[in-house]
Amino acid sequence: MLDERKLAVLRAIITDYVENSEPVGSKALVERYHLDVSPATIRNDMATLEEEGYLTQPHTSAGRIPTDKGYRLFVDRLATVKPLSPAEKRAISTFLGGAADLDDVVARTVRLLAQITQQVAIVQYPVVSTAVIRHLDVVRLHLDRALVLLVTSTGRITQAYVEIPPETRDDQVQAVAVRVASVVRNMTSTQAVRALSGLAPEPGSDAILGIVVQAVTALLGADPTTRIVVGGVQNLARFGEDFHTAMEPVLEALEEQVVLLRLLGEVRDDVTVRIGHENEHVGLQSTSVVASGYGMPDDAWATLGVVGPTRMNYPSTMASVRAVARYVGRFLAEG
Amino acid sequence: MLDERKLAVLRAIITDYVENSEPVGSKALVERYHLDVSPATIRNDMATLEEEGYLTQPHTSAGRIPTDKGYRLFVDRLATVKPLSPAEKRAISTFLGGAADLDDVVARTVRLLAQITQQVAIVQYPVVSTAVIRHLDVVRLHLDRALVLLVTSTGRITQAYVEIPPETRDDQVQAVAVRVASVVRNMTSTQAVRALSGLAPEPGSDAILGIVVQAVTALLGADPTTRIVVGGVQNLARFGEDFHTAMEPVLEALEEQVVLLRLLGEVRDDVTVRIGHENEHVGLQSTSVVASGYGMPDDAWATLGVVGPTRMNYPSTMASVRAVARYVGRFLAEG
DNA sequence: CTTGGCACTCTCCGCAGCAGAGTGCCAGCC
DNA sequence: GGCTGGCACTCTGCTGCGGAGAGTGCCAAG
Repeated sequence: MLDERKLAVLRAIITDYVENSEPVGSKALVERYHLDVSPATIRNDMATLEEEGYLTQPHTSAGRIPTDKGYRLFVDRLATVKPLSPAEKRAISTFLGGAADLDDVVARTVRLLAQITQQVAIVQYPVVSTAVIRHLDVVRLHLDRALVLLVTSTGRITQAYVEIPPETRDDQVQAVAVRVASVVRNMTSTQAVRALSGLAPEPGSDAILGIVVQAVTALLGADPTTRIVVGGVQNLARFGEDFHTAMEPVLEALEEQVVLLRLLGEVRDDVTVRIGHENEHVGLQSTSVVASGYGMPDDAWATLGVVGPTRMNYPSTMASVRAVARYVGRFLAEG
Repeated sequence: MLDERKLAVLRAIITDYVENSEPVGSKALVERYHLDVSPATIRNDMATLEEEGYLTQPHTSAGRIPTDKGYRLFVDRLATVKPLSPAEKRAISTFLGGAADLDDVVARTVRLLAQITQQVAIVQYPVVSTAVIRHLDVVRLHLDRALVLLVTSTGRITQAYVEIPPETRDDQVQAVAVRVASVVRNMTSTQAVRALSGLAPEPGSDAILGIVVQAVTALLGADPTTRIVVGGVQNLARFGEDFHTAMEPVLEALEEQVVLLRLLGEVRDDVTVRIGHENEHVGLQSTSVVASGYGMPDDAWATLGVVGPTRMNYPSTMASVRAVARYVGRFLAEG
């Protein structure tokens, strides 16, 4: 069905359409991409490609534009990876170079990704499954209110506020903190949850112990992947007139952490592309998502990516996303 | 110059324009706002108002639209405050009701504000100047890396990562933590900074003590107002066709914390309105900002507000911003 | 299977004409 | 002096039209 030339035609059409955002016709195609056949031949090929669902026409006797299916084929089989220029590589290193802590790394990564892809960047905080608990403390804020603090070996801090009986003495609170801390120290979260479940309540500090244990368990169990940072939203405004109508649902989707989480959820380690209607969320069905895992599996692991129009430069976007993912991963491994 | 009727005309024009986003002419005006004079009279008034700079015409022989100066006069002298409906008040209470901690309060406030004003909401984290330090800890993460943790009585956590000499013993780290903690506990940040400056380095733990003191001082000195949360960006897409062109710079401005900080910086306790070109930032000169302080002066204090088109419903927006500011303030005072 | 030719279709653009909305101005009126 | 009705004028927006241009589909021939 699809011989070499037809694929070449599809590739050329996509390349051209991405560049000029205009339907592309047979004549322009042979001129610009020295295909050594006549426009008529190309027309036949285009007709076939349209029959198969890879192309479509905005109206009769206009040029063709790719469908989501067309982009899919392009990404799967036709795209040649465009390596990053040395300048881009340098930019990435420089950008990440001075990062101070995890927050800073993530913040810089978002900016970087948005800037080099000129699209909307989303970066998930790394989940560190092998991280161990380094510190646990209970800070009394008021008579009846305390803060439970948990610090992992990666420097990630989680906290929970708990209510305590006002009559509790400070040293009781302290004792419980020390007790629980000694149990969970240097454990991974799974180990810690198990250890805590076996912690027998002591007479005297019953209530607080229970409260703290419960809070810590909740903290450990809470999905630590809930934080996702978005950046470069202004790039949405550049996506061309036609895109403006589809803009509101996209902005809406980008504000919903839940949507973003699901979006990044199924991404494996390599670069994943989801094109138009392949996205579950209806608001994002006029966009494509290019994402990649980063970090080290079973260690600091998370996902990052960009959201852009389906008419995007896939090779270059994919290259950028992959590169950033790798650099950030390496950076995390070192720090 | 501007007698009663002229002001009434201005008010009517603004009301109408806000509602219909179309230039409004003399005839429509007398019909819709039972002004008991003829269109010709209104025309004369409009001419005067235009001369004075309160109105302008998109082109000859179209209706008039208000200028920034017109809106300014409207806001200062003509707007009657629209009280919130009971339903809205209920919505506010309910929305804030279940908030767990400070992060949650801020997150909910942003959503709430964006939803009831249908505009872009920005909320600054409250600065608690009378908060005292409840807890300080140094957690060793790796051989050469530690985390300095600071918790205030409001439950706010700040942290800094520091490098420490690898040969440092754990008990040295601990000793320094205890030492510094005992110095700063229950002090406000200003007091603490002063106390720390007088802390004499001890032989033996010299290096770490210095490092920790420096980190803590930096934490205390760091402007804690640097966090601003933005929400409801999708509402930008609803602002009408004409706004689309001005959208990119607005989105850009909204991502710059620095810009937002400056924007909210000069806001006092009451509702402040900045219209169009009154905004310093060029990207925001096609928008108006309605902001208000919230919380209690000299206690938990910050600013919140919304960004929308200059053609916005000022009375209702101002009422909403004021109401949300008050409710959140009250909520913070209780919790 | 490819190609040149040809008829056909559809969009886009400029133009003209017309209706409608709105204005500015003027002369008259209270 | 301020208000009003009347009137001429201007500008936009819509509609219809015709032509140019781009592009297609199909067909018959190589």
